[in-house]
Amino acid sequence: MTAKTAHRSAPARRPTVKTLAEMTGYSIATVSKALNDSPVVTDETKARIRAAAESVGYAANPRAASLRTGKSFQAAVLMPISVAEGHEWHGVEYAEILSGISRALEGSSYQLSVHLIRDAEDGRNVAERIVRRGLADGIVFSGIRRNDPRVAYLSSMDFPFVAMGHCDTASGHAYVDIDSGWVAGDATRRLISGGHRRIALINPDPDFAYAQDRIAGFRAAFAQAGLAPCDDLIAEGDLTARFGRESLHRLRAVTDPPTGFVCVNEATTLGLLAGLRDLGLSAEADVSVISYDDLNVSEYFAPPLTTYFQPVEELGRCLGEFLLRRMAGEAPGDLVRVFRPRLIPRQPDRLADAGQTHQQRRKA
Amino acid sequence: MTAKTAHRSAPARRPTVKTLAEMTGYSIATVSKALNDSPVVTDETKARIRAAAESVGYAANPRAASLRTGKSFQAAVLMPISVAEGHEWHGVEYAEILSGISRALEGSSYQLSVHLIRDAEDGRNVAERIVRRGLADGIVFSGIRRNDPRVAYLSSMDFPFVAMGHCDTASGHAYVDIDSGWVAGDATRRLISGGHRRIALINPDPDFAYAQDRIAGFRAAFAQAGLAPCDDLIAEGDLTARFGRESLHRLRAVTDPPTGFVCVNEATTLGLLAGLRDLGLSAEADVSVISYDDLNVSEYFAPPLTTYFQPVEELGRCLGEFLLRRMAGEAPGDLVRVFRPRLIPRQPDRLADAGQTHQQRRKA
DNA sequence: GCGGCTTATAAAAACGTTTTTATAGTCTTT
DNA sequence: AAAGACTATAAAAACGTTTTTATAAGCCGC
Repeated sequence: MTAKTAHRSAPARRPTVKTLAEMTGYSIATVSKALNDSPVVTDETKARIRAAAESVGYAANPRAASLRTGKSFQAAVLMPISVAEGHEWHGVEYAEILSGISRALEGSSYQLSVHLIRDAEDGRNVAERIVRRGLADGIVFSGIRRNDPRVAYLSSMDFPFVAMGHCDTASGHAYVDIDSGWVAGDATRRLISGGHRRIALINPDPDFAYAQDRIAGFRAAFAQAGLAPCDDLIAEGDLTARFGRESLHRLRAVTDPPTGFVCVNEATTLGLLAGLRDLGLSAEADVSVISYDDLNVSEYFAPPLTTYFQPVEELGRCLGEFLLRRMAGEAPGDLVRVFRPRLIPRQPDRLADAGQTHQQRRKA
Repeated sequence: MTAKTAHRSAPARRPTVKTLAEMTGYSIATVSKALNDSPVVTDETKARIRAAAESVGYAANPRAASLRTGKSFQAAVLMPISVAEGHEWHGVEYAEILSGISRALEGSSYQLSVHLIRDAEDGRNVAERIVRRGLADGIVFSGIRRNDPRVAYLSSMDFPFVAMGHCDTASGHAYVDIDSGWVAGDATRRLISGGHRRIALINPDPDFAYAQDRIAGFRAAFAQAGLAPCDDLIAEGDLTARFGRESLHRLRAVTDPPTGFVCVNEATTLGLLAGLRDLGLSAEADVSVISYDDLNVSEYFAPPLTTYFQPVEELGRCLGEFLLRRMAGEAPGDLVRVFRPRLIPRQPDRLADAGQTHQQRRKA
């Protein structure tokens, strides 16, 4: 007996259900049920077993549970690798999204794991692998395309997911979104009411679902004012500063160039401002720029710009919450939330006067 | 028999070693060994079993393997949650780091999982939980403190980890770093040789190990030029634009204010430029600013700034590679790499002339 | 031609859970 | 007072691997 037990300190192995069974005198079956709050075990027994678990710092081995139940206890996030290409700033703070999701998952038994994807199509393959191999119990992804293959696949498999952005081709999936149509529309309205008539929309790739929302909002603002929309002034590209600068150069070169600009994010805005400086133009005196901001950075631009601000970490948290609820079995149709960003008015702060000037200049 | 088998399509369960054993006629033990390239099994047998595995798209269940071996097949990244606080831009593109690590892990059997931490101390607790519960086989983290509790703990446990940044209190751990001392020193030298004598160092919290490196480089540049360092012009704080702006205001209010600035990252730089505009100063005519850049964004500042550029995704990839090698048993002392960022000269492009002006102004 | 050695594979145990099935004991019901 | 229902717990099986131990066959030396 004494020869069998180690004579030094024990290897301090992690406690298991067996440990708790021996401690309390119950069987491992009862221990497991008690810890999982099964109704078949007495409250008193539960209390005793839980006390033992507490005292010894027991934590269930998720992999063993996973093996038995088939659940993975992993929540997967598909992170676009494009964020890292060309080392060009894109102004998408993915870390904030991850942070938000992670916070929502805190306290649950789910671990956050990150899978890189190159684009939506690659994302579909990764999603398929996740589903096939049981790598996760639910998936979150962003950059929703108009006809998103990930949404289509996961919907068809009835696999829990939450998208950051709506996708109209699938019926009733869970998503969290920003009211991009309203943002673009409201910004355009502000510029129109400030006297601008030639307004450019700096937009993402038109294949993104929210790109269409922005165009719709942009057009609606003109229609509301009884004007024809400036469809020729819609620039489409990636979300980098380089694209913002190039767009400005191209747009200002057309006949009857725009005097107002509605930007899609702060990286493009920064590039656009640099482009204005290239041409010796000022975003105060010569043109008006309205941005969309999720990094709170437009305040530091020259000049500080009017922006629609949406802390993206809040979106992330909502994504995480929805994913938990979706994995718990809630219907996807109930898990929809659209955030409306907050307007932070800065430049153009005397938009009406500035607009007046533009209009007069155009007439002259 | 027919009554026993389902009459519709089978549930299409994932293939297991058992499936392969039945297919090939070997035992599951042999199958397992063949797949793991054990030397005890014939090459011919291996080939047969692998062909079967290939044909049926077999992929081992990592959780079952994990249960048996104790390995988790997870690589953990400790991501500072501070990136998301106050919604203030900090200019740390953590997604790029994650992307780099993830790329390095591609093809290995390791999954990337993300754990949020509040600070280094909290990181220690999370690391301890990871080690205790076997949540991962290796850990990557950044923001190394002078006396980092995570480094101390993991070193003492001999648990594989790679730090982004050196830590001198522990002996011989694996790390990837940026030569911050050289960056700060070289930037300071440039400003000194441009005629600047009062130079400010915009630095992170002094408790970060690299903050000390920067101060050392800063001082060395003065010593090298036979000058006394401007220790009174070292500003210390977080890496936000707000801190950059506030620092500028504070530093310009002292008697004999700085004419040169060495910034720690692009968020502080952006704030500093905003602060200069607040005071009606120009980073072209009145003062000189040199930045450190990992987002390639200084090009779009007003004016575009000279910067030391280091794509952080490369660091991430190196972190991932080192972690794999560390988990494979390599000695930590061999896994050290220090990147030296590339100088991108922009403003001040006629530094010598500008410096002259500053010096003359100071004399007058 | 047979004990011992090597070789190729098989059998079985183990990892830590959860879940199904079994087993006593107690309580109803008539 | 005995059959049946219910209750609380125990025993056992299962998840899919890996690893240890066992087994049978072939070969060697003499």
